[in-house]
Order: sequence, then structure tokens, then C-alpha cells
Amino acid sequence: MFTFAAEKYKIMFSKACEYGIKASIYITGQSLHDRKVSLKDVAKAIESPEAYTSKILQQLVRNNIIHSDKGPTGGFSIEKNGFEKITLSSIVSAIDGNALYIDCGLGLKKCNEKKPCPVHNQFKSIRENLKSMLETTTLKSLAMDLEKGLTFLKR
Amino acid sequence: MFTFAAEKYKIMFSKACEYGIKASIYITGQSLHDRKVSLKDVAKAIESPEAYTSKILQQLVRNNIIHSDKGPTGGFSIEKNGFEKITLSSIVSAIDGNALYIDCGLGLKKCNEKKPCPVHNQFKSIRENLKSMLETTTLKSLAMDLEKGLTFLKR
DNA sequence: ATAATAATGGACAAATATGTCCGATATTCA
DNA sequence: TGAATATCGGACATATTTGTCCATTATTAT
Ligand code: FES
Ligand code: FES
Repeated sequence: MFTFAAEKYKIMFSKACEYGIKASIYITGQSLHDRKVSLKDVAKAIESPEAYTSKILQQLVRNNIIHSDKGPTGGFSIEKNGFEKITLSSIVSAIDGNALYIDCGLGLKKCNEKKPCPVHNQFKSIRENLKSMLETTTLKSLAMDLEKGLTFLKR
Repeated sequence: MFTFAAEKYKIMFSKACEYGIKASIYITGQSLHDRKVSLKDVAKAIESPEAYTSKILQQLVRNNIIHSDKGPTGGFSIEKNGFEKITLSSIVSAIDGNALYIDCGLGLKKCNEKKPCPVHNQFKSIRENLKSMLETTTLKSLAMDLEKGLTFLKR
């Protein structure tokens, strides 16, 4: 029989983006203690495939979200003054792009007030909630909850 | 260079689900006037690939969301008394499954209050909004807006 | 200088989602 | 009964996303 995405379609974020978010939170937590972390550390902390994670971290580096140093003593880190500025939104845009902000929920060319798709109004409010949530949630706050043991990166 | 989903990752719904929603709205509109529609009609109305759309309609038939008749004078339709009962939620579950309702936003095994992922609390509220929107939006209301020319299935 | 270490970048491979083709099945009507 | 019509279902094809491999580059310490 023909099988659908059914029972497994990934909403919201791509897998790459999920890894990106988790990695960023982990790196932030370590950077709070001035510790650089290696790719291996990250992959272990978030239970992600190492090589794939490498690609994602590179992408975050290119977007100036995280910092990297080569060689022994090298690794990934986040500038102390970036913590409070970096939001989930930055990470999502860097990895999944901003389809979330501009695309139509039903796949029409772009979301368009003038010629709205059938679910436009319903979507608009959800999307705005999501957008503002992403824009106001900082890496620092997420990393601190994690350190307090309130949240978990793996399970 | 390695390229990411970036700039095109599809949030919320799979393409199949988008087609399913649009098709259902179109069929509802026609059923309001007691008109059955053929696969060809549907594909034209929502600008979707015909054969793929066929699979999606079959899936909706299997889930008792739409009705189909074979042979000449056949086609797809929706029972009149189903209009107000069928919500976006039924369609989404039929095609994309209910990952939306139970999965973790960061890909942990399942969303879990006891061991929440770092974005659990932020997600929970968004997800509840989305869920209730999907559960309260009926095909009938969407089809009626469409008929009034307030919304569009293609653009 | 050289060896060891860690990120980088390109090419490749596997998995999943999307899309196509075509014969089989059921129904209508002449 | 038989031809025409429309959905159904299986196999196949393509595209995208996810994941892997390995050689290169930069940095550190010996
Ligand atoms: S037009 Fe579809 S979401 Fe705005
Ligand atoms: S545990 Fe991740 S969303 Fe609930």
C-alpha cells in the first residue's frame, strides 16, 4: 500500500534545526562557564549524529551565532555578550530559513493579505504567536533552565 | 557547498496535507450544491499533481472524511451532515498523523511534562493554540468563505 | 619543524517525501 | 453484454532531507 508521512511528519522544525537549537543551548551552557566544547562533546550531549551535527554547527558559525576555533584547545563557544541577544528566532532563520515568517500555510506562493488562502486568518494568529515566542526566547534563559535541571536535552 | 533545508523548510503541514486540506475545502464547496467532483476537477481547482492528489483523496476516503463513487457519474463528495463536523484537525490527523499533538518540538521521544525539553513550556502554549484552532475550524466555514470570494485556493 | 588536534568542505549514501504510470476494479448506460 | 468512465492500488521515479566518509586547513604544543 501507498504510505504517507502519516504518523511521523515533523512539524515546526527540521531535524537539522532541532539539532541546531539543542546544540546552541548546550554550547551556551558551557560558555557560561568559559568552557569551549568540541563537536564530539556536542554530539554526545544532544545525541545527534556527529558528522551531520558538524554541518549544522558550521552553518551557525557562518551566521555568526556561534564561534569556532581550530586546533588543540579549539572548539565551539558563544560570545558572552551574545547570550542574551541570541534568540531561537536567529537559529531557526539560520537553518530553516524564514518560510515561517513569509510562506502560506497552504503552500500558495507567499502569504498574502490581499488574496488570502482559506486558512489565512486562522494561521496568521498562530504564526504571530510562534514568531514572537521565537523572538523573545533567549539562549541564555534556556541554558539556565537546563543547568538548574528543569529541562533536558536528551531522554 | 553543503546546502540546508534553509529557505524552504515546510512548517506545519506536509505538501500532501496541504493538498488534502485544499481538496477537502473544494469538495465541500461543491457538495454544498450537490455536485460530485472528479479527481481531475479537484486537481485543477487546487493546482495539484493529479496522480498524487489521487493518493491523498484515497487516504481521506479510507478515513471516512470524504466519500467516493466509481464509474460514470462517480466522483468525490462529502456527506451533507458531515460538513459542520469535519474539522481541519481530522484532515491533518488522517494525512500527517498526530505528531503535532504528541511529539516533542525538539525531537525527544515524546513530549513529556516530567522531563521537558528546553522549549517545552514555550511550545506547549503554541501547540495548544494550534490544536484548538484546527479542532474548531470546520470545512463548512472555510468553504463558505471561499464561495463568498473572501479566500482563494490558488493564486 | 613536526606531530597531534579540531574544525572545514566536498563528495557520496541512505531515508523519506513527492510525484508518475498503468493495469485492475467497480459502476453506468446504451 | 459491452463500452465508456472514474476511482483504486501497486510499482516505479524523482527530489529533498538526513546522515556518512575522508582529505584539507588551521592551530597548539613539543
Ligand atoms: S495566504 Fe495562506 S497563510 Fe496567508
Ligand atoms: S518535551 Fe519537548 S515539547 Fe514537550
